[in-house]
Amino acid sequence: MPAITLPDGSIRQFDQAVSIMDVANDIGPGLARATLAGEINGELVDASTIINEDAELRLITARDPEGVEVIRHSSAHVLAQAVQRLFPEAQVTIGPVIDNGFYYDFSWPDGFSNEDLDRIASEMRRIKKDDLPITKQTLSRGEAIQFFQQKGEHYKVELIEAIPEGDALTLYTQGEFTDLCRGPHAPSTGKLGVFKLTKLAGAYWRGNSDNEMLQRIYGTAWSDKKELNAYLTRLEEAEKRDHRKLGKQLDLFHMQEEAPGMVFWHDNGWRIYTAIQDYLRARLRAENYQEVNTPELVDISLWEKSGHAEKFSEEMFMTGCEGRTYAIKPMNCPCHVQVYNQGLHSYRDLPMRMAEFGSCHRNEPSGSLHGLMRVRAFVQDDAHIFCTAGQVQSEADAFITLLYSVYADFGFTDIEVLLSTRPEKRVGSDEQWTKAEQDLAMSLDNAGIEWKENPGEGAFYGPKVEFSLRDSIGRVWQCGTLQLDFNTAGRLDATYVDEDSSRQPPVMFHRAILGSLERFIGILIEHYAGAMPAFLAPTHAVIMNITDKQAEYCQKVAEILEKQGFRIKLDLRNEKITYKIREHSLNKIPYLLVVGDREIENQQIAVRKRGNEDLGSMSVEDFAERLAADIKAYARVETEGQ
RNA sequence: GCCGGUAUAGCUCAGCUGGUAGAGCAACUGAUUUGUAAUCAGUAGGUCCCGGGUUCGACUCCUGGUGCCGGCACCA
Repeated sequence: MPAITLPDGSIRQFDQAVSIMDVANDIGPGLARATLAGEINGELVDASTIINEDAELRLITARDPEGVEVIRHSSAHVLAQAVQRLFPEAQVTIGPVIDNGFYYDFSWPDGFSNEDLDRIASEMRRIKKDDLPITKQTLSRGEAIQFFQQKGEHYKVELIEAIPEGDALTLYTQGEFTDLCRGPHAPSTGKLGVFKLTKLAGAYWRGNSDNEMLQRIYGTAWSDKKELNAYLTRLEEAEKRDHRKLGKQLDLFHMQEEAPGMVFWHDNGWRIYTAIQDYLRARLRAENYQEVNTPELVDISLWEKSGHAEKFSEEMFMTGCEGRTYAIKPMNCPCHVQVYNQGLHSYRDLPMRMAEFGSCHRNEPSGSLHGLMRVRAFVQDDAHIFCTAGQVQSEADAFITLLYSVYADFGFTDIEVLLSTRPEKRVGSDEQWTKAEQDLAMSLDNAGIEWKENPGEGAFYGPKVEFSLRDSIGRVWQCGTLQLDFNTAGRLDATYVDEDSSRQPPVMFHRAILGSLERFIGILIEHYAGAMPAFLAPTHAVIMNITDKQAEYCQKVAEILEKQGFRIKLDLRNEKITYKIREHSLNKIPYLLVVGDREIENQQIAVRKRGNEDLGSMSVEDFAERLAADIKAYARVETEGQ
């Protein structure tokens, strides 16, 4: 006699056990048709689930986010079914839901072509049209292994064998196709919503590059066509913000075949680059960092001593001269320790914060290169903090505060934070690790940051916090980092004299706010779609005349503004003002200054702000004041105002 | 590095089944002196990514590279 409470508070009484679908039918056939799954007492389950005691029930339709997930999950199964109809030899592996869609990995040595993709999509539509019921059955582990063995699905067998003994497993069947799956799924293949197969890719079995490469098919799925189209439009819009595209359009930088993964910065891009450095220098000085600069080529022996040669020799660029082997510096820490090691340090000198815009080269795998986001030559806004164990907490606190303040100035508030903890292979005692992990966690909590643990992914020398930002299409890139290291200092003979005059190795923080300038600028470009805030804009304003008559006055205005340090360009071409406005608007210049006879008469300039905003005419002094305020406001004003 | 795709003028792209390339924008020249998102006309511009092969003939087909793009793996 279950009494079922619905989200609106109403209660439905039944005199016998009922399925979720029965309840939906009881409310109305329209709702029953729309029902994809249900949530009983907070747990997402199939619509066929039987309720035999009092429960809270929420019916899930395509309007609910969970419903869309169910659609995506079932779409993955239909994809697998279609593939096996067309390629009976192909073996299924896994097919999870991801952001905006799903994928399925197949073992199919011949690989799929784009034409195959079209055929598969047609077959999927046929399966959807046939509206095959999706049914669930529960098997023991042994039965499930036997089942898939008979079908010759070796990957499924391997998956099940990895599941602990004794667990019951659920299988979902639609027509001739059965897949191992936790569910829930839609009641039938007709309730799939709309999908589109988007791309083909390779993916290693179980994510391990020693294993076979499988064929992955990606798809996107939505409740209806409108949602799908909206998604595709969003994607198109996002792709317009691609920093590689904008880098070319705005003449910021280029790359070429002779230097893969390395950037040729053009004047415009380098202005952004140096503006960031200027800004960051000021912030670091205020935080009592010293700035150093260290050699790009360092004898291999130092890297052997630090342990990097052993772990990363493949990724280090090497060169030699007069019989000696040098590594092109892949990182700055050993060099900073060399600076630290000059002279003797007292505990009174600590913490010592040593920063460098450190130029690094790493021979990253060719397939990992990606515009500015993953390069082989880059500059880290690196710093190492040498401190005592007692200073760890306060240094971590201070860094996190600084990082968030800097990110806010650049307009970033959506930051993903991971705390990577002790890996299997590590140095240092467990007590040290526990303390270090707790200190970092506490600093994150102190700052009120939402973070997730990333177990086992810390560096071998200590735990680390990773601060990541997203690019325009949602890919996550690590930028900032805070790493605790109780190994390297000792390994490279760094010490300080403690209160009791004993020599102690300092604790070392490795930390970067932006990560690499290159990557950070890539993210910035995409974040602003190239319309950089005034403090970063390569050009603050373009002054343009309407006819030749105003050329001289324009030059005078430019001179006045440039003397105040503003980045000004002149456009005195014999072109219509509309032509010039269009061109400089497309170049995303923050301010366009127009001078005609009227302005000369009043000794003013006509000011047009980026985004088609007419600020009217004003004196050059008033404009300079306004621009200066805009630059000082960093990004905060622009982002908060949006 | 692995799987798949791709490379044509400065840029964005077209070029069917093999017959040595075309548009728009940009550039240059001339006309136009113009009031807030494209003035008109003309001119010039190509190692069709690189190497090898098939063919009477290759941008096109085959093959070996390289870069780039999408994933995967990697990321001190």
